[in-house]
Amino acid sequence: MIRNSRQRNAIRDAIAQAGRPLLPQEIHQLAQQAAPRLGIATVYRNLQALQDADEVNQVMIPGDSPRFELAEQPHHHHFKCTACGGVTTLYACPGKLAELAPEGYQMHSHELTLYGHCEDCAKAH
Amino acid sequence: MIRNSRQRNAIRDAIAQAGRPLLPQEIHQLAQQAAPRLGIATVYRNLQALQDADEVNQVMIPGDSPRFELAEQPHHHHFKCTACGGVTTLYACPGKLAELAPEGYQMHSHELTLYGHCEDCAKAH
DNA sequence: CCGATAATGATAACTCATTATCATTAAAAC
DNA sequence: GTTTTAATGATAATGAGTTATCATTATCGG
Repeated sequence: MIRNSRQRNAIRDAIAQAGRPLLPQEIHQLAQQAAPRLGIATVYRNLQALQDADEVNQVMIPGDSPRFELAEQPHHHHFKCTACGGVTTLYACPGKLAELAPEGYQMHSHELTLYGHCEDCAKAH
Repeated sequence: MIRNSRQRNAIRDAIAQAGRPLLPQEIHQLAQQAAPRLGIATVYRNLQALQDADEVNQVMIPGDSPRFELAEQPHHHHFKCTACGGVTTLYACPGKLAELAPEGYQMHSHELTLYGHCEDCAKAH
């Protein structure tokens, strides 16, 4: 039987309020405001549970370990700042990507990541 | 002083002939045909050296460890088969991606990965 | 051919993210 | 409040990829 816990709620809220995909350690830090003694193992356990419940999705950025964002979002991509490392959600897509696949190949999905400087890091040039 | 070695040539040739990015262990296997006692440490050492010499580039596919391909190639992207795990080079790009970045952001580069079934795996459906 | 030393091969060591362990804590049904 | 047991926190263990170590081998200028 599944029970509620302050920790799981704190983890879910941290992901929901971020509006961008978070690393487990980012979730750990953010959720500690609502659940002070939160351990990193509990973060991983609940990320697994929230994925199984289709509440959160894994996001892979090339070269990075998995991040997590709310499920049930429209199709989108991500921008990774090469200065601060932060990831931003982009509600945009170039479209028509299946045409890029070679003859005989079947494209089912795609991942696009833009790299550069986020607004804050661009100002600080 | 830098010397030539059968092993380094075998590693460089394996990457050049593949025409697609290879994992270190794939390079290890392929290059063993020309350098039978090749050790995996030598593969890593030479990949580092070849990168420093701008002869090969690292390619990151989301969720995977680094692959290596020849440098000095035209702009391109990759297709990853979700059945066999193989990666194919795609000499195509949707273009106009800087427009997708939010106001104030500066895009410098991008990564696109298509997922689906390669020709062989599509046939075997 | 010789000598200096770059490069190699085998394997131990390391890194870092993630998972397992287990005693303790705390939901929630009664 | 009591009881059951799911969930937690602290930390050890794991695993995959990569790097370091060091004795041995092989390149190449002389």
